Amino acid sequence: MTKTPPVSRLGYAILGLLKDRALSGYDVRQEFTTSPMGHYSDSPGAIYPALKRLERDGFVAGRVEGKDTLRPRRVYRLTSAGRAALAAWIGAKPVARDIIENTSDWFLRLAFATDVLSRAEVATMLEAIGAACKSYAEELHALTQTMPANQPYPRFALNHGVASYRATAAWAAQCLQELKGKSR
Amino acid sequence: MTKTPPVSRLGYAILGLLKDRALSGYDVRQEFTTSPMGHYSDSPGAIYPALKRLERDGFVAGRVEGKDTLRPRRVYRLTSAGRAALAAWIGAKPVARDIIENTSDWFLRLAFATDVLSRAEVATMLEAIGAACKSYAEELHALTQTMPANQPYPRFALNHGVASYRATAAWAAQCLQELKGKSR
DNA sequence: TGAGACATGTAATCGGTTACATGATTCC
DNA sequence: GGAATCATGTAACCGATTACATGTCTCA
Repeated sequence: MTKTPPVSRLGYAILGLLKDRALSGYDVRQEFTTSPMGHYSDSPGAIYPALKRLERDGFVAGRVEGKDTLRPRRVYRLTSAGRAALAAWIGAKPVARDIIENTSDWFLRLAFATDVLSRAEVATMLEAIGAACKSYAEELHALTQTMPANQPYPRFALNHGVASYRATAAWAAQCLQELKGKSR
Repeated sequence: MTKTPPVSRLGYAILGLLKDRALSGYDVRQEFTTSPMGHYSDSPGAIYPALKRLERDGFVAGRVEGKDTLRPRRVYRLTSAGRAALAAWIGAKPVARDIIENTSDWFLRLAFATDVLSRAEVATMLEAIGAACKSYAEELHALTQTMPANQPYPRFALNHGVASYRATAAWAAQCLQELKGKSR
């Protein structure tokens, strides 16, 4: 099997946006500036090169729309290879370590999971995220206990980690509940 | 006034570690790999060049300890310029936009605030973080209401943002309370 | 007619990742 | 003697930031 070229985080975000509609570089840029989904670069210096790389590697295909008009747009759509790469990324096995280290990636995966993952697979992902965050939160919490009481600020900072991971665990549980409520 | 050379996020993290002790590149690396404070690069390829830049720009000074021994260590300490740059960064005005876009920077600032910011300044920072996160959480929450009910996953992802910012706001409030409890 | 949105790019630079490279010390 | 840890770096690559550059269309 030929190894597929690497795709950056921004690359996957773009592939995800292209999942169910064709977009120009400008559109992608708009999407990133206006939508709250993980603030990615809103600069053309990041997006246009990223699209070029994706095209070079065969994940997207660009086509000029309105060649005859004075304002042509280069519109990109996913190729089958792109769709496969995106699906493989979205469906990656949720490993605790990776969830903690690249948390935001997993929300991006979830956001793009529609029509890519089965409900059961999404549930598995949510369970893994919840478990990883819960256990890591307790790990951090244990650390706070060993910190000197006379210097509260570092402990505050660490406490934020605890609160944050706990909140994510609670969120995952709530999503799971909603998911199960719909299953019927 | 001469403009000070720019310092990267990793640069500030290193300056913060050097705030009250001298460390070698190896020590810094250890600190990043073992401590949970914002997982920075654990690779020598990031840390040694970063230290070199900081030294080149006059923020830290390296001195070889144990020149005579077979295992000398290059130990770095803050210069006064480095201390000033760190203090300026830690004491930056908390602007809502920046808090939302670079949230983790503010926890790093807080972690290093001991002996740099007054209690009042820390309180101001915490209040700003709380307010920014609370208002942004509600902004995101409003967006979730406009999302199609038949595609829950993107909404789940957005909901995580809501939960996360709310948790941070609650954390800030709790820190403030603890801070005030101590003030007497 | 001027502002602002539409639309696409390039160039310089910088910093982080990955992998490579070296050698001493300590402990089993 | 070998593995793990101590300790310091370099080189190639890649991708993001910043700033620059260009021109059109629309609407007030």
